[in-house]
Amino acid sequence: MPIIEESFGHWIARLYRSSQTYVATKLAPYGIGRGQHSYMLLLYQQDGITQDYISKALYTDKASVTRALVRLERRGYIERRKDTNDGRNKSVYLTDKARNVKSQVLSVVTSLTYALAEGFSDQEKQ
Amino acid sequence: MPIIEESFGHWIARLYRSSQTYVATKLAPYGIGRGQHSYMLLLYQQDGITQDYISKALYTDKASVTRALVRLERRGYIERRKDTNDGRNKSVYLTDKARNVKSQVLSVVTSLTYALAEGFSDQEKQ
DNA sequence: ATATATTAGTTGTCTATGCAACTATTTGTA
DNA sequence: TACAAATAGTTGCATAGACAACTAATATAT
Repeated sequence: MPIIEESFGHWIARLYRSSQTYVATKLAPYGIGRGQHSYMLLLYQQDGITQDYISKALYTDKASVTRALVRLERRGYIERRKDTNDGRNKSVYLTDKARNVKSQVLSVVTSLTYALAEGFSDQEKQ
Repeated sequence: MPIIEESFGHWIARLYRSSQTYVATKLAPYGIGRGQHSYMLLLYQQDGITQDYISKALYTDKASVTRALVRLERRGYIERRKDTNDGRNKSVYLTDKARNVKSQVLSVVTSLTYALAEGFSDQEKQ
């Protein structure tokens, strides 16, 4: 009977949207959009990677990658430089400004993961 | 070390985006957008509910509800009628066109739920 | 009974993201 | 070597969704 409740896709969508709202609120003071924290995360882990690498690592369309990085660059969190050995590539580097907010960004992700994990245990029991 | 992989939010985002793509592809032939199938689902379950009810049931902003329903209405899948007893409400009714594609829409949701459930067992083991 | 508050819906503006078409660069082949 | 194919990135266009400000209608309180 309750078709919606049994739709896994619906739960995913709800979790996704509420996560986005959560991240947006927490990162707003830094001028980091909700869609950009994944890029920061990946770069904290591995600096100097190409956009194409990022696109594959995050399973995100390369057009979206370009746009997210342009925003981060405008906000001063990253720099993008065309590779000298292969002019097709642009490598992405964190700035000091990004390194200075590392612990704050990570704490948002950690708290979100924690909150989601809790919610999940509950649902899983249903 | 692999910060990204441990971010639950990142997994939710990936699942959400791939689900959206899946649903979009499957429902494209019917002219039903990926964001609209939840509304169909809810209405198959309960016809004649108000937009406000839908907004709360789907945990979705009422502005988004309006827009999704306008699209479904333009495609001929629903009708919206102002309530006679309370002029603030608009109740939403499925059309025959919607009832005719019920099994197809439900099968998309079922197959998605199935696919996601599979993926989840895998991940959960990590 | 009228003024105020609440509620339902709409519209404006913004971010995020996908696909397709395009450019620039490099690689591979005839 | 020159031309074709592949690769990386950008831009155009579309959908989806959030928040805030607004309108219209009903309910509440004075």
